[in-house]
Amino acid sequence: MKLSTRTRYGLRAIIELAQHEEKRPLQLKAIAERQDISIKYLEQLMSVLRSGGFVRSIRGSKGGYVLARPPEHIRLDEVFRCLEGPVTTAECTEDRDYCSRSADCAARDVWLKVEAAIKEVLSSITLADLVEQTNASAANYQI
Amino acid sequence: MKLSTRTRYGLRAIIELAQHEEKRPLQLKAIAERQDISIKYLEQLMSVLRSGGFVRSIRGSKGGYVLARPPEHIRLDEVFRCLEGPVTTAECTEDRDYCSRSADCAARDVWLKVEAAIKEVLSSITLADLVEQTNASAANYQI
DNA sequence: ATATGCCCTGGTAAATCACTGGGGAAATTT
DNA sequence: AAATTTCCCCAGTGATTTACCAGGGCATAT
Repeated sequence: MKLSTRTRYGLRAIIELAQHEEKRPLQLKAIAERQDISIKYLEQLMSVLRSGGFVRSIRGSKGGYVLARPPEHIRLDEVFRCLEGPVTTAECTEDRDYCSRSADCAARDVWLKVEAAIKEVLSSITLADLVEQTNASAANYQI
Repeated sequence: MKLSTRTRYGLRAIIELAQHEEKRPLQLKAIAERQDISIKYLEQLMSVLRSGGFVRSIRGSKGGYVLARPPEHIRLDEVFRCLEGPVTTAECTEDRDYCSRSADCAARDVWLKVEAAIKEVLSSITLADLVEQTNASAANYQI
């Protein structure tokens, strides 16, 4: 049940952007190098994040990407949905009419609980939380 | 991020078996009909569950399948692992050395939390719970 | 004007998925 | 003992998805 690289790389890329506090745009090349992702592939992922309204792109020389919103206002469930699609484990959980047994299907109840748990985790975390967390652990190493 | 039909059908099949209280074995054909799964495909899934030690098969006329253990002792995380494999969202969560950045990767922390949440849900449910639950909701309809 | 860096479309090899088919072996029934 | 039932095992396959790569276009800074 692995997630797609699209989601995994995409999250790493947007985190990288969030960690890059300065106002200067961060370029594909820089993200690609730091995260070991091919520029060409990363280009696609950033395009998805841009359509999703999470990042803004600046073209031309000295261009690059910046977050479209402050990191405190970007929740991971939104980013996840943008990259991977809705949190769904089975067809029937979103579409009740997909299966005639859905009304009293014990399996469906299980999947609904699993999905709720995933959403709970993702919606409780913002990009700002992640930045803070890495700063904190970096500070620990200083001691 | 949908689960495989293998997991979804497999869970439905073993639940069907758990609900079939009587000691008589339940046949592939019966499960397939009730759950709308092709016999041939279901055969494979049951074979997986058998290797996993969750069900026992009885060959020959009047044969079929029965749970190998009492339903109270079959937790869903075990069944899930048997059908879908370990709860893993990324390579790096299980294998710390998969990526050199894993030590301070914020994304990895996120995936670890997601996995923990999924495991939490699945390990807290047994087949007996699901049977009890369906019986309870069936009883409600009687009122 | 030129270099830089994002934008967009399209293609593709490999892997995975969700089955289907065929023949065999063990029980049971007759 | 023969026939029937039901599970067992192996092999193949069409469709879909994934994870990219290539190439040319467009906007911006200098």
